[in-house]
Formats: sequence, structure tokens, C-alpha cells
Amino acid sequence: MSRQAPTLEDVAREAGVSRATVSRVVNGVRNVDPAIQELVRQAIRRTGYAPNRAARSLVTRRAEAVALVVSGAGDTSEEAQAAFAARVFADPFFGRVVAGIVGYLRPRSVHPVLMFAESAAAREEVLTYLRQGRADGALVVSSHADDPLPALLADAALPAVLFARPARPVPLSHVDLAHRDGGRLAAEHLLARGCRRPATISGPLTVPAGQERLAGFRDALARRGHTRVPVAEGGFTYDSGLAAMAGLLAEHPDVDGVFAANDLMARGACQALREHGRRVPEDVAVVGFDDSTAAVDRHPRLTTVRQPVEDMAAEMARLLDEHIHGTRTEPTSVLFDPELVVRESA
Amino acid sequence: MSRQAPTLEDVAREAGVSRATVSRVVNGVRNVDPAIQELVRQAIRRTGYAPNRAARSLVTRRAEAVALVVSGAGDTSEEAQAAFAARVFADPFFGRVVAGIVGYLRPRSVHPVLMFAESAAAREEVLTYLRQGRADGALVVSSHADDPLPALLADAALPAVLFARPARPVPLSHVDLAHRDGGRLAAEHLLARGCRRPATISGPLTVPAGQERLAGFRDALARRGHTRVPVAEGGFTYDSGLAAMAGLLAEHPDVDGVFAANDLMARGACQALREHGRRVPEDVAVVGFDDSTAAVDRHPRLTTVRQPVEDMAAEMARLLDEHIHGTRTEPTSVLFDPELVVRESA
DNA sequence: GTGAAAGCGCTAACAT
DNA sequence: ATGTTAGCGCTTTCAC
Repeated sequence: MSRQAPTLEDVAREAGVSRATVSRVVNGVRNVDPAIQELVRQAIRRTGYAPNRAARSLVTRRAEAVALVVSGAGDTSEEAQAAFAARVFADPFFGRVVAGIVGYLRPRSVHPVLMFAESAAAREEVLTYLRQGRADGALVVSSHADDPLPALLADAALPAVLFARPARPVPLSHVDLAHRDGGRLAAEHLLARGCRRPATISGPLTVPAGQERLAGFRDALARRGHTRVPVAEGGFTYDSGLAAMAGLLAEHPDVDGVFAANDLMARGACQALREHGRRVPEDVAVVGFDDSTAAVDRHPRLTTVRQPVEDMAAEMARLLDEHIHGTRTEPTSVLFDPELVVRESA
Repeated sequence: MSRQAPTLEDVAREAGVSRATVSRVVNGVRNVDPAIQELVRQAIRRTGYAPNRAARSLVTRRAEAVALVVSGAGDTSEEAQAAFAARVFADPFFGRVVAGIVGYLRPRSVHPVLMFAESAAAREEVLTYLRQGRADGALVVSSHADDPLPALLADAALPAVLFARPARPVPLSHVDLAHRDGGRLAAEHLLARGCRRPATISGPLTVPAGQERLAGFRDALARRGHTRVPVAEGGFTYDSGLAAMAGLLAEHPDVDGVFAANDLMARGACQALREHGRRVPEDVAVVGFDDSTAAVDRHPRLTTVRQPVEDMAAEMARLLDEHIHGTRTEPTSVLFDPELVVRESA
């Protein structure tokens, strides 16, 4: 379109020095005469030079980019992929992940390339992408615990870090939350505010997070004498929360406290409660999980177990960075602590 | 880490042909003997060869990547950038944009690199990124109409396409919605269902979309005899919708229909209405705009003016593609039609 | 139809 | 402290 972009050569000529010198000032700049540095800098400004990344990557063998892959377990059609993308982004949780990742990556000027892997073909594409050196590693957020991608990545010895522990062990670093403690926090809060009939809407029991939040909640309750706690399994969606709450109410009309394993389901539960004429928190207290935007963008503001997602995501990026640069070689897992945030719903 | 990745040379040796031949079968493959093609393909499989993108980009001058930049008008600190990222993703609208873009890009195996441009430095970074050839063009979604990025991109003659017409004309292609028609659709629906006291919660009047949705709504109403329509300006957020509705109710307790310029504000309005003892839609009908997930993930499901965001985003990607490949040189604007989706709220 | 060779723009030894 | 030079892995004329 426009005229050729200026190269190192052009700048060198303009400044009256060699390419190597220009390269030195453009990069780490070890020992270049300050006067010459200034000369070169001016030449760069005059020519409007911007280093060609392909050429640099070719020799450094670094793309300065990482793949941010959102993967599932499915094997869906091309169209369904778009729907999958929309669904993922609809979850307020993902925005926090991106914010945390970008917060770490940006200052280091590495950029995230967005990829969706919801089919075997898409997963293969991710591997190829990395093998081509278009990205130096992958940050993986799975929507299912039995996602096959982590194992593929590990087998190919490609640098990767996961958000959340996979259902089946995989030799890859990951960050995670102490979900059990989170469930315990919710239980203790409900009890402390006087609930006598606590119940819970769990996450899918196929994912570790779902199991553990439930286990933590149950254990804490059992320790205080509540051994038979009603539980309805949900799917981490608004609708599933609504349905689960309706079911709970039908079987146990006297529930006075509910722990939903995420905020979206807690919102659904609030709606079901409202439809059945129960006030929140007067009649039934509701505790959510995550502290996503869903917790605060409607009324009543949710009391919830906060997951420090941004910090976790940033740590994920940091771990990947270390794996890429070889400063860390062994798979590592970093666990974060949940925190109770008390608002209006409980 | 692992052993060197296989190169074209390795495959050539393995297959007993020249690099050029391997390159030909890897790419477009014009006239290569079928038998040799097969030979090469097997060699590729055996070696696990994946073409090095940096090397290819160096000669083709194509990154096969585009920048997906979410920009604002501000000049915020580094930390605020993260908050900005989180906010953007919290908007269900953005997920649909990504889905549309990825839907177009994926089959062409070009990948979106996520960038946020909320400060002068960040904007400069986007320009540099493109000049370095790390991305072939930019897809820009601005959160403010007075975003300076589009003009910068145009001045630098970098391929770019915008979502929505900028406040100030810029010689860049863009896609947009016929917002006026959308406002009209809302007005006609409210009238058709018998509203006598319609009001509206507009978007920010600084952005074209805000102005035009309001203008369309007003015009249609005026044409039917309603010349004095209460309007409260909102900011496209849940809270602003809630506050605006409360204000409207205070000044005009008899409103029986409200058009909110987006779904999030419509949700806020529903909440305010509920707090003031009004039923939706029995006492007050509410029409939203966008048809985002916010329209359907709570009750009552929103009657809303649908914006075909995915299609618009895909078109944006298509236009950029044409600009990049030089098949389109003049800035073009493509306008989409809104559509009324009737659900429960009106 | 296939191969030889030049060169894309850069970094990093190595030499000075 | 600076310059010279050899590639990095690929595409693409140009011969054959």
C-alpha cells in the first residue's frame, strides 16, 4: 500500500553507523556511546522506524505472544464455536481472567492471542499455532474438567499453564482456589447469622470445583451438627440456579439459608425465591461464590465467597513466563485463598 | 527446551526433494507431481513439521493476525487499564462482537490479538504493533465516541475498521446500526400495546448511538401526537438505568411505558420499577435495546430492539480483510437493520 | 515439474 | 565501543 517501511539499514545509513549499533540501541543497549545513542534515536524518529517483528522473532525464536485459549471438552461444529465464544464471554468471570492476564503481560509487552478450542480440530490448531512459534506458550481456561487439551499440550512439551486443576492429573502448572475453604466460609456465615435449615445449590459434580465447594460446605455444617443438608446440583448457569432453588423449595419449604456455588446460580436462586414469595435475606439468606460482576450489578447485592480471579490469572501468566524462559521447569500449582464478602443477601 | 523443531530443509531431505518443492506442497501447491506431493506429505507427518511463521511472515509480509482493540477516550494509569478490561468484558455486548469476529477469522486462520487502548501510551502501542507488522490491521471497538485512536490509525494509513460511526468523521471503514429505526421500532411497539405515557432512558447524548436512538423514538412518537416525551439521560450502565428510572418516576408517576437505550439500563429500570411497586409489564412496559444476554438471563425477559452484533462484527472483519488485501481501498460504511424482539417486559 | 539461489530484516558472535 | 559477517527458515524468481 504505502512505501516500504524503513529498516535497520535505513536508520543506520541515516545515522552514519552500522546496523549492529542501531540494533544495540533499539534493544537492551549494552555499551553504546551516549552521543551515538542520541544520534541513532534521532535517526529512528526521523525515519519512523519500527523493528520488523518477524525478522526479530526469526532469530530470537520468540514471538512475544501467548495464546489465551478458552477450551471445552466438546467436539462441536464450526458454528457452535461462535456460540461457545459468546457463552464464555457472557460469563463475567472471564472478564476478570482477561484483566488479570493483561495486567501482567502488558508491562512486558507480550500480547494475548485469543483462541477457542471446542473441537478436536480447534485443539489441533492450538498445538500447531504454538509449534509454528506464533505464540510462546498457552494460558488455558477450560470450561470442562475433562478437557483433552491440557494433556495434548503436556505431551507435546509445549509451555502451558492452566486455570484450575484438571480432573485427571496432567504434568502442567496451574493456579487454583482452596474451594473447600470457600464452602466452609459460606457455611459458617450462614450458621453465624442464625440459619437453622441450610441448603446448597452445588456446581456440576463432575468438576473438582463443584465437588470441593460442596464438600467444604457439608463438612463445616456436619461439624456443627447439620448432617442432612439438602443439595440440588446446578450447572453454574442462571437458569440452573433458578430451577435448583425451585426444586429445593418444593422439597424443603422451610429452608432459611442457601449457598449457591457461583453468583449466577445465586441470582437464579434469588429470582426463584422471589417468585415463591420469599424475601432475601429476611426469609432466606443467600450466599454466592466468585464475587463476579453478577454479585453487584443487581439487587440484592450478593454476599459471596470471593475468588481473587485477577490475582490468580496474573499468577498464571507469571508461571507461564517462567516456563517459557526456562527459569521454572517443574510443573507447579499455586493455591489461592477465598474470602467472604458480606453484602445484602446474607 | 526440546530438540530443534524440524525445518523445511529436514522435510526436504527426508522426502528426497528440494526445499522449494516442499514449500510448494505446504502452500498453495501449483503444479507438483501428485506422487511427489504424497511423498512430501508423509515426510511432513514423520518429521512433525510445522512451518515457522516468523520466517514465512518475513517474506510474505503478512502476520495473519489482526489486532482486536478495545479503546476508550481516557488517559488512565496502568492499573486502571485492568479495570477497563474487566468492565469491557462485563458488558455482554462484547462477547457477541468477539463471537462474530472469530466466526469470520477462524476459517481463514487469522487470529485476533487482544489489545486495550485506554491511554495515550496504549494507543501508541497499538500503532507500533501494527507498524512492526505483528498484526495486519485493526478491528476497533470504542467505548467512547471521541476516541482518538481511529484518527491516529487513519493518519498512519494503517488498515482498520471501526464498530460504529465515530463522532467526528474519520476516513476509515465502519459498520453500524440504523439506530433511528431502532428507536422508532420501540416507540411503535409501546404505542401498539396501548401505552399513553411513554418515556425514555437515553444513552449518553455524546455518542451518536445515544442521540439517534432517542431521535428515532421521539420522531415516531411525535408523528403519533406525543410531542412532550420525558427523557432521562443514562450512561448505558445498570446503575444509571436504575437512577434514571427513579427520576422519571418522581417527575412523572403516571408513565406506563419506557424505552431504555440498552438492555443493561432496561434491567436497572425494571429494578427501580419494582422498588416503587410497579409491575412490569402490567403497570409499566419496558423495552430495551441490543438483545444482549442481559435481556434473557433474568426475569422478566426483556422485549428489546435486537442489534445483529455478530453479523456486524463479522462484516467488520470482512471489510478489514479486503482492506488488507487491497481489494477494497475506499472507506466504506455498512449499515445494519435492527429488529424488534417481543418477550415479556412489553 | 523441480531445483538452485537470492534475499526478507534482524541479532549475535566475532573481530577490531 | 563499534563494525563485519553469518545465519535464522521461509518464499520466490529464474533456470532447467
